[in-house]
Amino acid sequence: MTTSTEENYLKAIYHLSTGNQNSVLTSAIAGSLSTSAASVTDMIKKLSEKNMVEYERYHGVKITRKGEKVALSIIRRHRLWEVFLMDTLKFKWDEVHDLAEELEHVSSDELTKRLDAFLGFPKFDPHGDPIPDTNGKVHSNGQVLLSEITKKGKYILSGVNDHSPSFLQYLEKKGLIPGSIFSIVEMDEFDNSMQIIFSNKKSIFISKEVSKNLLVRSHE
Amino acid sequence: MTTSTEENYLKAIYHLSTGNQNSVLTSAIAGSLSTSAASVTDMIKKLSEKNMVEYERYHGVKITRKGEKVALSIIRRHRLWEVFLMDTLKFKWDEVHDLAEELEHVSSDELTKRLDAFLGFPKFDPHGDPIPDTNGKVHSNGQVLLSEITKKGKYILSGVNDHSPSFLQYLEKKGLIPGSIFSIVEMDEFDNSMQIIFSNKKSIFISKEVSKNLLVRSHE
DNA sequence: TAAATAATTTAGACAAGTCTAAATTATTTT
DNA sequence: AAAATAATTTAGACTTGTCTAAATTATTTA
Repeated sequence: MTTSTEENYLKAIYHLSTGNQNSVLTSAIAGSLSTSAASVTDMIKKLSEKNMVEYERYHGVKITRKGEKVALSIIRRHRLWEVFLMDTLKFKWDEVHDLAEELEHVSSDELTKRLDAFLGFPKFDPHGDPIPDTNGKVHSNGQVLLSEITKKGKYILSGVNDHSPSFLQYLEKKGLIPGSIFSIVEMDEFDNSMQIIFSNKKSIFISKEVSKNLLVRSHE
Repeated sequence: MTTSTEENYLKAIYHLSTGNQNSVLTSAIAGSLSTSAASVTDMIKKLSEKNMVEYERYHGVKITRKGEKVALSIIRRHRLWEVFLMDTLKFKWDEVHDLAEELEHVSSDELTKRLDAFLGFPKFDPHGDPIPDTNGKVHSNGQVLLSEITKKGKYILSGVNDHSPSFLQYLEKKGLIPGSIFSIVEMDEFDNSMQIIFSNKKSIFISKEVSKNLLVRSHE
């Protein structure tokens, strides 16, 4: 059906698609997958043959509904495995991403279904990201990138966009984990950094680098 | 380190090695993996380069201690996943083999270790086959092929060598599951079939085809 | 033990996925 | 709007694992 490699390309394209309506550029995919632009062009042609993406030479790709369904089913598996690894096998939140990256390609819908039931039909993974349902619906529940926020106020950390161990360890050190509640104290126009304060009065600075990888919801 | 394909070859060679001291022939590996003899020759050369097998042209291979360790670690993972799929996710015993065949190649010793702990350090998989320990030791506990038995008496079914759904479904229909206790009533020299009887007086015939895939231990 | 048969290996090719270097097309700058 | 720069694609090659057909080596049979 689809190979692991194709699945990884579709996941990358899907992730690069969310948020902006534009086509996803070859170079963006290459960057995201740490591969060469030439390889991306080759794979894009293949995915286009299979109607997983719409490809216009020199102008990148748009994912089709068919491709999106595949991507979402892989993301669903990925996030369910992450819950399993943390809740059941007691891994730490910065250890689960790479393992889930392998487990997600085990190709059995029945396995996914039973895993989901065993875990009690979780709606979010350990990083706060929503788990797409069987039909490929994502309940994003008003998540926004912290970097896009213009209004001071109270927010809850609901997810992250960078799952690398180093980023997650950095967040944990700063006291930022999914569910953390904080208020924005100040936003600096110059470098887009911001200062936030937790309910325990502890206050920290957050750079644009960091805030563009944090998903938040308004709180109260 | 080792690719999935290499791992599958090593597993096959290991399984074909147990029981007989001889070299494993190219054609036997090809048969076991449903591939061509030419492909086997190619892979054998590669495994020989890596000191996983000792290869003598035209005379098959012997697995080395190094190759055996890899095979046993894969078999360990395979059987632990089978326990997980049956005990935790409630799959039936004829459904777990193919899934475990995929899961076994997820390459993390830490994952295997935690899965083992979560399952309560099981010593046997759902088919009755022993789970090799971390050091690659197998506690075979006196298992013998039913087809090799020459003495009438009472036996307990402790494992199977064929994990195909069709074979397992056949066994279940006949009342043969791991732990089943039976006595050999008669052994026919002509076609190597045998008649066995369960404690509930039910009696069945077993052909050589079947008995050579059943592992038993003497009971009392 | 020589001929026939069976098993194994070699040769050459193919598919998937990758790469670098060169050619082509887009975009930006002046 | 032409020149310079940046992005993308093409061309050609490499790796892993596979195949078929032909050549070679072992084994069996007469």
